[in-house]
Amino acid sequence: MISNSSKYAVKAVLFLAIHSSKENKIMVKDIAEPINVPQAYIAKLLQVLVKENIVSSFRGAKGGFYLNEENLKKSIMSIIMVIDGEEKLNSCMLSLEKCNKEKPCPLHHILSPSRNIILESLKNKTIKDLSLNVKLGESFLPL
Amino acid sequence: MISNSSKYAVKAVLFLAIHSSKENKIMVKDIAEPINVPQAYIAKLLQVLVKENIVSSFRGAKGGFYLNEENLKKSIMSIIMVIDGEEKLNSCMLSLEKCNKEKPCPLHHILSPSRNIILESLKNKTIKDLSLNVKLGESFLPL
DNA sequence: GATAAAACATGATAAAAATCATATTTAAGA
DNA sequence: TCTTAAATATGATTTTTATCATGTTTTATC
Repeated sequence: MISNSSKYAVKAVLFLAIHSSKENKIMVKDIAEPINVPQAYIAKLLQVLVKENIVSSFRGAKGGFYLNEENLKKSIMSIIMVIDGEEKLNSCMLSLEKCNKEKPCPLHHILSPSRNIILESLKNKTIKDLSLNVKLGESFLPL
Repeated sequence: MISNSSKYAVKAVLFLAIHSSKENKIMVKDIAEPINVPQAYIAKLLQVLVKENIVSSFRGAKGGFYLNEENLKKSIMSIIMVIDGEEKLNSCMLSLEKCNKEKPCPLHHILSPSRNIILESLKNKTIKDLSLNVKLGESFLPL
Protein backbone atom coordinates (compact mmCIF):
# COMPACT_ATOMS: atom_id res chain seq x y z
CA MET A 1 0.00 0.00 0.00
CA ILE A 2 2.62 2.56 0.97
CA SER A 3 6.08 2.07 -0.47
CA ASN A 4 9.37 2.18 1.31
CA SER A 5 10.18 5.25 -0.73
CA SER A 6 7.24 7.10 0.73
CA LYS A 7 8.24 6.16 4.23
CA TYR A 8 11.74 7.44 3.56
CA ALA A 9 10.35 10.64 2.11
CA VAL A 10 8.16 11.24 5.14
CA LYS A 11 11.08 10.66 7.46
CA ALA A 12 13.26 13.07 5.52
CA VAL A 13 10.61 15.77 5.37
CA LEU A 14 9.87 15.52 9.09
CA PHE A 15 13.57 15.64 9.83
CA LEU A 16 13.83 18.83 7.82
CA ALA A 17 10.74 20.25 9.48
CA ILE A 18 12.34 19.80 12.85
CA HIS A 19 15.95 20.74 12.12
CA SER A 20 16.02 23.10 9.17
CA SER A 21 15.00 26.64 8.28
CA LYS A 22 15.81 29.06 5.51
CA GLU A 23 18.77 30.20 7.58
CA ASN A 24 19.82 26.69 8.40
CA LYS A 25 19.90 24.55 5.30
CA ILE A 26 20.87 20.92 5.59
CA MET A 27 22.67 18.91 2.97
CA VAL A 28 21.72 15.42 1.87
CA LYS A 29 24.43 13.59 3.69
CA ASP A 30 23.36 15.23 6.96
CA ILE A 31 19.79 14.14 6.35
CA ALA A 32 20.54 10.64 5.13
CA GLU A 33 22.64 9.56 8.06
CA PRO A 34 20.36 10.42 10.99
CA ILE A 35 17.23 9.09 9.33
CA ASN A 36 19.12 6.00 8.33
CA VAL A 37 18.43 5.97 4.60
CA PRO A 38 21.00 5.53 1.79
CA GLN A 39 22.24 8.95 0.74
CA ALA A 40 21.92 8.53 -3.02
CA TYR A 41 18.44 7.19 -2.55
CA ILE A 42 17.07 9.96 -0.40
CA ALA A 43 18.78 12.49 -2.67
CA LYS A 44 16.66 11.30 -5.53
CA LEU A 45 13.49 11.44 -3.51
CA LEU A 46 14.30 14.94 -2.29
CA GLN A 47 14.60 16.09 -5.84
CA VAL A 48 11.06 15.14 -6.71
CA LEU A 49 9.84 16.68 -3.45
CA VAL A 50 11.56 19.92 -4.41
CA LYS A 51 10.01 19.84 -7.85
CA GLU A 52 6.60 19.37 -6.27
CA ASN A 53 7.07 22.23 -3.84
CA ILE A 54 7.05 20.13 -0.71
CA VAL A 55 10.69 20.80 0.09
CA SER A 56 12.86 23.86 -0.69
CA SER A 57 16.47 23.74 -1.77
CA PHE A 58 19.38 25.95 -2.63
CA ARG A 59 22.13 24.86 -4.97
CA GLY A 60 25.83 25.40 -4.86
CA ALA A 61 28.17 26.08 -1.96
CA LYS A 62 26.38 26.76 1.32
CA GLY A 63 23.37 25.17 -0.29
CA GLY A 64 21.10 22.49 1.09
CA PHE A 65 17.51 21.58 1.81
CA TYR A 66 15.02 23.26 4.10
CA LEU A 67 11.30 23.82 4.56
CA ASN A 68 9.68 27.22 4.29
CA GLU A 69 6.32 28.18 5.78
CA GLU A 70 4.49 27.11 2.67
CA ASN A 71 6.17 23.72 2.70
CA LEU A 72 5.25 23.19 6.33
CA LYS A 73 1.58 23.53 5.51
CA LYS A 74 1.62 20.57 3.14
CA SER A 75 -0.11 17.40 4.27
CA ILE A 76 1.50 14.07 4.90
CA MET A 77 -0.76 12.70 2.21
CA SER A 78 0.80 15.05 -0.34
CA ILE A 79 4.19 13.49 0.27
CA ILE A 80 2.85 10.02 -0.34
CA MET A 81 0.90 11.14 -3.39
CA VAL A 82 3.99 12.61 -4.97
CA ILE A 83 6.13 9.56 -4.37
CA ASP A 84 3.65 6.72 -4.85
CA GLY A 85 0.94 8.25 -6.98
CA GLU A 86 -2.77 8.15 -6.43
CA GLU A 87 -3.73 4.69 -7.68
CA LYS A 88 -1.45 3.01 -5.19
CA LEU A 89 -2.98 4.79 -2.26
CA ASN A 90 -6.55 4.26 -3.35
CA SER A 91 -6.20 0.58 -4.12
CA CYS A 92 -4.71 0.15 -0.71
CA MET A 93 -5.23 -2.29 2.14
CA LEU A 94 -6.65 -5.62 1.21
CA SER A 95 -9.49 -4.30 -0.85
CA LEU A 96 -9.59 -6.30 -3.98
CA GLU A 97 -9.76 -4.64 -7.35
CA LYS A 98 -12.75 -2.68 -8.50
CA CYS A 99 -14.30 -2.86 -5.09
CA ASN A 100 -16.67 -0.05 -4.12
CA LYS A 101 -19.69 0.76 -2.04
CA GLU A 102 -22.12 -0.54 -4.65
CA LYS A 103 -20.31 -3.81 -5.20
CA PRO A 104 -18.18 -4.33 -2.15
CA CYS A 105 -15.73 -7.18 -1.93
CA PRO A 106 -16.04 -9.44 1.11
CA LEU A 107 -13.46 -7.42 2.96
CA HIS A 108 -14.82 -4.01 2.13
CA HIS A 109 -17.07 -3.66 5.16
CA ILE A 110 -14.31 -4.76 7.42
CA LEU A 111 -11.53 -2.58 6.13
CA SER A 112 -13.15 0.45 4.62
CA PRO A 113 -14.05 2.47 7.71
CA SER A 114 -10.58 2.22 9.22
CA ARG A 115 -9.00 2.81 5.89
CA ASN A 116 -10.98 6.00 5.42
CA ILE A 117 -10.02 7.26 8.84
CA ILE A 118 -6.38 6.74 8.00
CA LEU A 119 -6.64 8.46 4.63
CA GLU A 120 -8.47 11.40 6.16
CA SER A 121 -5.85 11.78 8.86
CA LEU A 122 -3.06 11.71 6.34
CA LYS A 123 -4.88 14.37 4.39
CA ASN A 124 -5.54 16.61 7.37
CA LYS A 125 -2.27 16.36 9.23
CA THR A 126 0.32 18.83 8.01
CA ILE A 127 4.05 18.46 8.19
CA LYS A 128 4.03 21.23 10.77
CA ASP A 129 1.50 19.38 12.92
CA LEU A 130 3.69 16.32 13.16
CA SER A 131 6.94 18.18 13.70
CA LEU A 132 5.32 20.13 16.53
CA ASN A 133 4.34 16.81 17.98
CA VAL A 134 7.95 15.71 18.00
CA LYS A 135 9.13 19.00 19.47
CA LEU A 136 6.67 18.57 22.34
CA GLY A 137 8.11 15.14 23.05
CA GLU A 138 4.92 13.30 22.18
CA SER A 139 6.57 11.33 19.44
CA PHE A 140 10.07 10.57 18.25
CA LEU A 141 12.32 10.83 15.25
CA PRO A 142 14.48 9.19 14.14
CA LEU A 143 13.72 5.73 15.40
CA MET B 1 1.81 -3.95 3.93
CA ILE B 2 -0.20 -6.73 2.36
CA SER B 3 1.21 -8.29 -0.77
CA ASN B 4 -0.52 -9.03 -3.99
CA SER B 5 0.05 -12.69 -3.26
CA SER B 6 -1.98 -12.47 -0.08
CA LYS B 7 -4.82 -10.76 -1.88
CA TYR B 8 -4.80 -13.51 -4.47
CA ALA B 9 -4.76 -16.15 -1.77
CA VAL B 10 -7.72 -14.59 0.01
CA LYS B 11 -9.67 -14.41 -3.23
CA ALA B 12 -8.94 -18.05 -4.00
CA VAL B 13 -9.86 -19.24 -0.54
CA LEU B 14 -13.12 -17.33 -0.52
CA PHE B 15 -13.93 -18.65 -3.94
CA LEU B 16 -13.40 -22.17 -2.67
CA ALA B 17 -15.43 -21.45 0.44
CA ILE B 18 -18.36 -20.45 -1.70
CA HIS B 19 -18.15 -22.98 -4.51
CA SER B 20 -16.42 -26.09 -3.25
CA SER B 21 -17.04 -28.93 -0.85
CA LYS B 22 -15.52 -32.32 -0.25
CA GLU B 23 -17.94 -33.69 -2.81
CA ASN B 24 -17.29 -30.91 -5.24
CA LYS B 25 -13.57 -30.35 -5.64
CA ILE B 26 -12.39 -27.61 -7.95
CA MET B 27 -9.21 -27.68 -9.97
CA VAL B 28 -6.76 -24.82 -10.27
CA LYS B 29 -7.74 -23.74 -13.71
CA ASP B 30 -11.35 -23.39 -12.61
CA ILE B 31 -10.27 -21.27 -9.68
CA ALA B 32 -7.74 -19.13 -11.51
CA GLU B 33 -10.01 -17.96 -14.27
CA PRO B 34 -12.98 -16.62 -12.29
CA ILE B 35 -10.84 -14.87 -9.70
CA ASN B 36 -8.71 -13.46 -12.48
CA VAL B 37 -5.30 -14.59 -11.29
CA PRO B 38 -2.63 -16.37 -13.37
CA GLN B 39 -3.10 -20.11 -13.04
CA ALA B 40 0.50 -21.07 -12.35
CA TYR B 41 0.72 -18.36 -9.78
CA ILE B 42 -2.35 -19.27 -7.79
CA ALA B 43 -1.36 -22.93 -8.04
CA LYS B 44 1.80 -22.16 -6.14
CA LEU B 45 -0.04 -20.22 -3.49
CA LEU B 46 -2.61 -22.99 -3.08
CA GLN B 47 0.16 -25.42 -2.40
CA VAL B 48 1.41 -23.51 0.61
CA LEU B 49 -2.16 -23.06 1.81
CA VAL B 50 -2.64 -26.83 1.62
CA LYS B 51 0.57 -27.42 3.51
CA GLU B 52 -0.60 -25.06 6.23
CA ASN B 53 -4.01 -26.70 6.50
CA ILE B 54 -6.01 -23.75 5.27
CA VAL B 55 -7.08 -25.50 2.09
CA SER B 56 -7.66 -29.19 1.39
CA SER B 57 -6.70 -30.97 -1.78
CA PHE B 58 -6.90 -34.29 -3.48
CA ARG B 59 -4.39 -35.40 -6.10
CA GLY B 60 -4.83 -37.28 -9.30
CA ALA B 61 -7.80 -37.67 -11.58
CA LYS B 62 -11.06 -36.30 -10.11
CA GLY B 63 -8.83 -34.37 -7.77
CA GLY B 64 -8.93 -30.70 -6.92
CA PHE B 65 -9.13 -28.23 -4.09
CA TYR B 66 -11.84 -27.73 -1.51
CA LEU B 67 -12.41 -26.51 2.02
CA ASN B 68 -13.53 -28.77 4.83
CA GLU B 69 -15.20 -27.65 8.03
CA GLU B 70 -11.88 -27.19 9.78
CA ASN B 71 -10.57 -25.06 6.91
CA LEU B 72 -13.64 -22.85 7.02
CA LYS B 73 -12.95 -21.95 10.62
CA LYS B 74 -9.59 -20.43 9.82
CA SER B 75 -9.28 -16.66 10.01
CA ILE B 76 -8.53 -14.31 7.16
CA MET B 77 -5.47 -13.30 9.11
CA SER B 78 -4.15 -16.84 8.99
CA ILE B 79 -4.12 -16.70 5.20
CA ILE B 80 -2.11 -13.52 5.18
CA MET B 81 0.24 -14.82 7.84
CA VAL B 82 1.03 -17.90 5.83
CA ILE B 83 1.69 -16.01 2.62
CA ASP B 84 3.36 -12.84 3.87
CA GLY B 85 4.75 -13.80 7.24
CA GLU B 86 4.37 -12.00 10.51
CA GLU B 87 6.96 -9.24 10.22
CA LYS B 88 5.34 -7.81 7.16
CA LEU B 89 1.99 -7.53 8.80
CA ASN B 90 3.30 -6.03 11.97
CA SER B 91 5.55 -3.47 10.34
CA CYS B 92 2.58 -2.46 8.32
CA MET B 93 1.07 0.87 7.33
CA LEU B 94 3.36 3.81 7.43
CA SER B 95 4.78 3.07 10.84
CA LEU B 96 8.47 3.61 10.64
CA GLU B 97 10.87 1.01 11.95
CA LYS B 98 11.14 0.17 15.58
CA CYS B 99 8.11 2.23 16.41
CA ASN B 100 6.14 1.27 19.49
CA LYS B 101 3.97 2.66 22.26
CA GLU B 102 6.94 3.75 24.33
CA LYS B 103 8.74 5.49 21.51
CA PRO B 104 6.11 6.20 18.92
CA CYS B 105 7.02 7.65 15.56
CA PRO B 106 5.20 10.79 14.52
CA LEU B 107 2.60 8.77 12.66
CA HIS B 108 2.00 6.22 15.35
CA HIS B 109 -0.86 8.00 17.10
CA ILE B 110 -2.54 8.66 13.80
CA LEU B 111 -2.33 5.19 12.33
CA SER B 112 -2.19 2.81 15.23
CA PRO B 113 -5.83 2.75 16.36
CA SER B 114 -7.21 2.09 12.90
CA ARG B 115 -4.46 -0.37 12.18
CA ASN B 116 -5.31 -2.32 15.31
CA ILE B 117 -8.98 -2.42 14.42
CA ILE B 118 -8.10 -3.84 11.04
CA LEU B 119 -5.75 -6.46 12.45
CA GLU B 120 -8.31 -7.52 15.02
CA SER B 121 -11.00 -7.88 12.37
CA LEU B 122 -8.75 -9.95 10.20
CA LYS B 123 -8.02 -12.15 13.19
CA ASN B 124 -11.66 -12.57 14.18
CA LYS B 125 -13.31 -13.02 10.83
CA THR B 126 -13.29 -16.57 9.61
CA ILE B 127 -13.38 -17.73 6.04
CA LYS B 128 -16.87 -19.02 6.72
CA ASP B 129 -18.02 -15.64 8.00
CA LEU B 130 -17.05 -13.91 4.81
CA SER B 131 -18.36 -16.57 2.49
CA LEU B 132 -21.69 -16.43 4.28
CA ASN B 133 -21.65 -12.74 3.69
CA VAL B 134 -21.31 -13.28 -0.02
CA LYS B 135 -24.00 -15.93 -0.04
CA LEU B 136 -26.37 -13.48 1.62
CA GLY B 137 -25.65 -10.97 -1.13
CA GLU B 138 -24.03 -8.45 1.20
CA SER B 139 -20.76 -8.53 -0.67
CA PHE B 140 -19.47 -9.82 -3.96
CA LEU B 141 -16.89 -12.12 -5.45
CA PRO B 142 -15.28 -12.07 -7.89
CA LEU B 143 -15.00 -8.41 -8.74
C1' DG C 1 38.02 34.10 -12.85
C1' DA C 2 39.28 29.67 -10.47
C1' DT C 3 38.02 26.44 -7.11
C1' DA C 4 35.21 23.95 -4.19
C1' DA C 5 30.77 22.65 -2.36
C1' DA C 6 26.52 21.78 -2.98
C1' DA C 7 21.98 20.24 -5.60
C1' DC C 8 20.44 18.19 -9.94
C1' DA C 9 20.04 14.78 -13.70
C1' DT C 10 20.55 10.44 -15.66
C1' DG C 11 21.53 5.93 -16.11
C1' DA C 12 23.36 1.34 -14.26
C1' DT C 13 23.06 -2.37 -10.99
C1' DA C 14 21.01 -5.32 -7.41
C1' DA C 15 17.32 -7.35 -4.91
C1' DA C 16 12.71 -8.65 -4.41
C1' DA C 17 8.19 -9.70 -6.07
C1' DA C 18 5.40 -11.52 -9.55
C1' DT C 19 4.83 -14.58 -13.31
C1' DC C 20 5.76 -18.46 -16.37
C1' DA C 21 7.35 -23.20 -17.67
C1' DT C 22 8.30 -27.87 -17.10
C1' DA C 23 8.91 -32.18 -15.03
C1' DT C 24 7.23 -35.43 -11.18
C1' DT C 25 3.91 -37.83 -8.36
C1' DT C 26 -0.64 -39.56 -7.33
C1' DA C 27 -5.10 -41.50 -8.25
C1' DA C 28 -9.11 -42.92 -11.28
C1' DG C 29 -10.87 -45.50 -14.89
C1' DA C 30 -10.56 -48.36 -18.91
C1' DT D 1 -1.46 -52.28 -15.88
C1' DC D 2 -1.77 -48.42 -19.05
C1' DT D 3 -3.46 -43.93 -19.91
C1' DT D 4 -5.08 -39.73 -18.44
C1' DA D 5 -6.09 -36.09 -15.21
C1' DA D 6 -5.03 -33.86 -11.57
C1' DA D 7 -1.91 -31.76 -7.65
C1' DT D 8 2.99 -31.02 -6.42
C1' DA D 9 7.78 -29.55 -6.80
C1' DT D 10 11.26 -26.87 -8.63
C1' DG D 11 13.43 -23.64 -11.17
C1' DA D 12 13.64 -19.87 -14.88
C1' DT D 13 12.14 -15.46 -16.49
C1' DT D 14 10.19 -10.94 -16.20
C1' DT D 15 8.90 -6.85 -13.91
C1' DT D 16 9.13 -3.76 -10.27
C1' DT D 17 11.36 -1.63 -6.53
C1' DA D 18 15.33 -0.27 -4.25
C1' DT D 19 20.03 1.10 -4.44
C1' DC D 20 24.38 2.77 -6.38
C1' DA D 21 27.46 5.59 -9.40
C1' DT D 22 28.89 9.29 -12.13
C1' DG D 23 28.71 13.40 -14.56
C1' DT D 24 26.58 18.41 -14.88
C1' DT D 25 25.07 22.81 -13.17
C1' DT D 26 24.84 26.40 -9.79
C1' DT D 27 26.63 29.39 -6.18
C1' DA D 28 29.86 31.15 -2.59
C1' DT D 29 34.43 32.32 -1.54
C1' DC D 30 39.22 33.30 -2.44
